[in-house]
Amino acid sequence: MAKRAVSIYDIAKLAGVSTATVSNVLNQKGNYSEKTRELVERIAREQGYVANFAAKSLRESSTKTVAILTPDVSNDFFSTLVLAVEGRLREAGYSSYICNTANDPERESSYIYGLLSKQVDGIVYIGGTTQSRIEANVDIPVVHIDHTGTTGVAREVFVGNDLPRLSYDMTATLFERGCKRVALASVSASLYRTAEHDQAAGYYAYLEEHNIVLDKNLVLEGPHKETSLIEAEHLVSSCLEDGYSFDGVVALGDRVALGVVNALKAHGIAVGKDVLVIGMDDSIYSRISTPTISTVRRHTAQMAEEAMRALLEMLGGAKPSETHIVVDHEVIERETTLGF
Amino acid sequence: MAKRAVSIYDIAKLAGVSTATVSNVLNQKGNYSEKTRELVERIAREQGYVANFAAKSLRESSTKTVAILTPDVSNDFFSTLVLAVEGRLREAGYSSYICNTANDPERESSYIYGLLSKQVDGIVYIGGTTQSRIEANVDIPVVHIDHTGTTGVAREVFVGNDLPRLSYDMTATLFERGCKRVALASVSASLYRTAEHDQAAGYYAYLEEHNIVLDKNLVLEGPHKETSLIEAEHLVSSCLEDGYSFDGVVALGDRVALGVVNALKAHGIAVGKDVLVIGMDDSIYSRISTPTISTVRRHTAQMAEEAMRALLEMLGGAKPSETHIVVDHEVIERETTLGF
DNA sequence: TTGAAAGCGATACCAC
DNA sequence: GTGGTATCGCTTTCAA
Repeated sequence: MAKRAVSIYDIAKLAGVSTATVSNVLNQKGNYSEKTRELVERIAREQGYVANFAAKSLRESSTKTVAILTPDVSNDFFSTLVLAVEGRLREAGYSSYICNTANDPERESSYIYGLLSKQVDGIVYIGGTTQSRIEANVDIPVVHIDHTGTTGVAREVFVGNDLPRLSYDMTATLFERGCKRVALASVSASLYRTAEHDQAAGYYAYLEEHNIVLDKNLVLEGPHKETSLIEAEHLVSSCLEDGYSFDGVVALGDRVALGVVNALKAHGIAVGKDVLVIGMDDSIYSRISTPTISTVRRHTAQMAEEAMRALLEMLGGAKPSETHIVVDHEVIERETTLGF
Repeated sequence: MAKRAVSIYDIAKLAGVSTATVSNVLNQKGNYSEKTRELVERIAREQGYVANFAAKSLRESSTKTVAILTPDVSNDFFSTLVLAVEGRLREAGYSSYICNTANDPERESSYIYGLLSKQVDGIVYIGGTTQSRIEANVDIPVVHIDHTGTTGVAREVFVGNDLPRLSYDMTATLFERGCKRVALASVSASLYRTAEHDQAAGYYAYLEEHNIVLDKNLVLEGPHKETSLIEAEHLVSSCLEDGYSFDGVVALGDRVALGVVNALKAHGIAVGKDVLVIGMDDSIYSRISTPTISTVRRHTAQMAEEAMRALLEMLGGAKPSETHIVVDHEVIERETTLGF
């Protein structure tokens, strides 16, 4: 800032009182007369006084600021969580730094370093995965929402769905609707490498449990070069063109599902009739598609709620009451699983 | 933070040097021997030392932080800009606070107050509109990207498209493709009240210029209760059900356009053949729709680029060389304007 | 090449 | 009710 902002000293001088009194008035700490209050408040307003947060933080060694690290705010699922978390924090009097890591470890650790330096009071990871540990000698609470990887701090809480169970339920939905050969499309999961392994686990578990032989040609994994939507389209197209047949697709993400649906339509396949498709996240993509895509609702509002409860608990100095919080999921059937 | 972090004093003591020297070494300011450098760096690393940003900012009265205010990061168009701006700032050594205002003036001014208090070095508005002025006695540079409203600070720069020209071009595209009766759907513009007036202006201008009588029944404006997509669907449906006919729709936003397309399809109308539709923003919505939606590309990357050039200029203490930067737009024709 | 010390702005303790 | 002042952690000037 070029022009030097007015400080508490300026206000004190103009009001003819001490800085202690100004501070007391402005923070409503009591110990001042009504007359003093009015005077100080008026002058502060007139001068456009804004407390210097750096000084305050330095003095109180607390910034009332939390960092939110997420791979990509432009992803609907993540941004919904980010918004919910940010809103909840604001209610509790905290500001948020929102940081886009793009799942790039280097970028992430540069953020972490900067954030610690900025004395954030807490860290929230949303989505993606992380290897980086917090080495610095600080005791900062960390909450993970739909995020894998530990930071190694003393107090951390994990909030998310039971991912193996979730993909198990997706797979079960298709088989119960009569599918015989179900493919797995796991592109988007990989793009952000969100618990890739966990997300696919339920698919394998279901097959094994029901003695269905795994056909590896039906496991569609991308090179993660394109966005998940485009990549899913390519993968499904080449799978079809290679002559492999399937009558159901478990898509790990709605964007992936949308790509799958588009590719199937392009090949003249009636989605929801010839081939059933189920996505996950219950994002806007599943709702705007034609046909509408069956999906799994992951209760992001509840995730955010639980996560912030835990975080605020820890910010208050407490130890978390639970360290692993599992949030329910719910299969939402729409047009792509109407059945044969 | 519960545990007190290690300070520069701790490092100085352990290294047997003064804080001045530690500071010089860690900031590579010169004036130290190679041996001292190694010693100090080793100890700092061992102790997990992280400089206290609050102290640093207080001392330097600069936070190397910029605030980005946007109505809603979950909007594709805005989030693309946010990401671009944030990336560019990071390259220049700045961190960003991302703030979601939801276009709520109260929320916005509470943010502004907090941000000034946090001594942000600059402010970037992305999208939406604002009445709130920055009253505090500070001289902080402000950049507006696709945002209307001035803050009243001394140094501010506006970056965006020529919106009247843009909607003029949208309207022209439809008429030139043979449309006779073109409707205007302006829901989303209003949801975020983005330069609503400017955005619609070109539509009116085109009609007037070509002596086409305005039919107010074809101006679809929503009550802004629902998301733009849903609302657009409702509006188009009731317009059709009321018996008004049109053969083209200028939709101020791709989400709006998608709602329009969905409603038309639901009424058995062949989009791109019976009725032409054009959206704007060139967002993912226009690309994933069937049929794909013609739209206007607004060159967000260039907006971000120009805006950051201007901001960094001002952060460097200079006066902006230009205060109103207009970025080109480009009509992208897809399936919804194939023609009759 | 190094160090002592002032000062950034706000808070809070303690004396009055 | 009010005010003087030490303090938070860091940078920077000036002297050694």
